[in-house]
Amino acid sequence: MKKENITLKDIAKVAGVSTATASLALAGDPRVNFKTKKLVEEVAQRLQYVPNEIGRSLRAKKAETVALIFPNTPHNAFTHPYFVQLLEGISEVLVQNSFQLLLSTTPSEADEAAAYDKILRNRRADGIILWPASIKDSNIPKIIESGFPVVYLGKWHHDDIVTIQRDDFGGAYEATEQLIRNGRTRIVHLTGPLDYQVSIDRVEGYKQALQDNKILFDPALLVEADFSREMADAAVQKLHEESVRYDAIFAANDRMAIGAMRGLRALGLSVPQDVAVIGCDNIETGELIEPALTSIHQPMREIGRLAAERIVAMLTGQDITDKQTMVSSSLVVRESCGTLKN
Amino acid sequence: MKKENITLKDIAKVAGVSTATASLALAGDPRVNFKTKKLVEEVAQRLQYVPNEIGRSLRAKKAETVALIFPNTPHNAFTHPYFVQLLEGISEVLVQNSFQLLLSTTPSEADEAAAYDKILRNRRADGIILWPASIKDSNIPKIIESGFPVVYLGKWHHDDIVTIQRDDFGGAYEATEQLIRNGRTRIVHLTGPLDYQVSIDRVEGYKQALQDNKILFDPALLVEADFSREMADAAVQKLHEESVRYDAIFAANDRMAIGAMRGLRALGLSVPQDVAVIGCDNIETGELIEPALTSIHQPMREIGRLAAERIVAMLTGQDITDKQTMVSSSLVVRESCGTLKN
DNA sequence: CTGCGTTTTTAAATCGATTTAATTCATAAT
DNA sequence: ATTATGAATTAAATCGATTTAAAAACGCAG
Repeated sequence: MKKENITLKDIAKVAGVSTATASLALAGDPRVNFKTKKLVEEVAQRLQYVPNEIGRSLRAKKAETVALIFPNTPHNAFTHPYFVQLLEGISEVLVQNSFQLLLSTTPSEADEAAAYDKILRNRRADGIILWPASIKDSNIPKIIESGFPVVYLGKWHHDDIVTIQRDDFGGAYEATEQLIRNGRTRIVHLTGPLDYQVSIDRVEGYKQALQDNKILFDPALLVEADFSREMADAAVQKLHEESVRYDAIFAANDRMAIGAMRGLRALGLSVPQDVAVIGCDNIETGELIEPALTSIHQPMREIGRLAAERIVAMLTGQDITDKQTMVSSSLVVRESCGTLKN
Repeated sequence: MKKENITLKDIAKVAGVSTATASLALAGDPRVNFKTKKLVEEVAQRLQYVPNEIGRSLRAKKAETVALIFPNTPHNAFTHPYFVQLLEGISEVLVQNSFQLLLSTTPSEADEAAAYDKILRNRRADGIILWPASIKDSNIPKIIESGFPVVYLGKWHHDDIVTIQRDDFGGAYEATEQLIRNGRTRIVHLTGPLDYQVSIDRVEGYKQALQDNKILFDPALLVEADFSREMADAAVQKLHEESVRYDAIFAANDRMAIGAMRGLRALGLSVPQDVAVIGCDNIETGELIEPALTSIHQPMREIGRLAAERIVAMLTGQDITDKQTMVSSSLVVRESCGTLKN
């Protein structure tokens, strides 16, 4: 039932020319006679010829494919609320440029290194879009510094690496300041794991905002969690048991913000009256819960688009003038942060 | 900076054998002498040889790759809440079996046909996992009946096609019956676009449940929407303007259920007292809103896993005994449907 | 030392396209 | 009629691996 595929050879034979001519004709090379070109095109059309990309790739030494590497760690899964948006942005641009998208994860942390190495060398992809993992993960620097075309979606310490970064520092600063502006002074920062750059940057932004507003940083208010709702809930419980006093929470993602809000409710505290809350990511759920969650919006789709544009540019030999791109986030103010409506 | 890749030729030269021997040695062919084998392996190890998959694919006529085709229609985007879970299930199994995952979307509806055709013929993927689109979409039957290895994630009318299906009929039946059991008799079914099989099946399930409970089907209670929150909200508004009386809503997805709940609230109606609501998909948000949403849980991760297992089996020449697989959904009862706590 | 059967090794073909360098062909100039 | 010139075509190499069929090397008996 499965019909054999039509190859260039078939086209050449039917058109009565050599494969060389057929190839050149289809490529629109000016050397081939107009009539011959038309003939070959007609035959190709009629036989529904589709070039075998594998053959083409082998010869051209490129696969017209970009791999999205998303390190598979407990904190970094596809379930990340905005992973899908990133994917959409990337996909959109790649499709426009006739690149394919290979999705790469690793079976387990153990063979992570080998798996990445393979991607880099087996030539299935010409370039890589790389999502950050823990700063302790030694595979990340290995990939970035391999010389393979990479767009890194985070901060990197060499400015010859092409990166797309969010302004995590600025976002955290803005969120913290918003809480301060609303009269809060004892602001808990519920951070993600501190071996993630994003967490570190947000802590910095938080601290800077405190300092600029002459509020002393209290280490008791810096609580490390794991991005999960459950742990945020538990953290609020723990703060209560330790009788820590606070009037606001800035959580490093919306899941934790939501978890914290549930914890607060369980303690009989109301949001935003007793405790104001701000999250990060601006996931859809935040808009639908009560009170609606104030959050830092991350333009993930835009980041995906930019990353794809950059890698395509690199692979098509264009010059990248500004290798580092910073996209700014914005605060979406809703009820949970206690801002008065004007 | 970018070092040239090590090829089999390099290994052969360093080991002082022919490429044939090198290849055979690495493949563990018993014809090659044990000492030679060890030598070649040592050299490959030392030079960090990784076979070029493109070359291998060309010769083997297979790419060790599966494409996930997700038709890009307004109702069918990556943003589909459980797309990510599907992806996780697929990815997990493919990685285990050393298959790569190619993500395919189409630039626009216009060149959809050409794009699919290309995937089928350019040999970048050996098999396809296909997500349903509108029943009017002529590309779907084209792909399914091409003879190319396909696992279709829906119902198909020939039983020689490998499918993984959800029990949409059963799910709708169960949801409707739950509402009836809770004393509701005028149940609105907020359906998705009726050119989708899933919508048709759910309408059937809904009708059957009504009939089995001796409730007459009222066409005025069947409202077609587009899966969006906004349109569900508007639909509730419209029902009100038309003075349609009802005491329950069964929505074809959670987004619409949530939109409907917002619409009801705007009209001053309370859920579940005035109107009981059940959705489909069991998205995370449903658990977090108030009242918490009763919903039909879809085991998307499981579906992804099964689909990947099937396609891998097909591509590795295994026999598929049961070509059609039905996974059952389950009702997750929360507050919105008005079930009394026991 | 020859001949025969085994083990090992390797030359060469293959997969499907692209591209270079060489060749053929037609036309115009001498 | 011959040659130079340019246009059009094609043979052959190439990309990197696998695999078949043939050759080489080896061991051992006669």
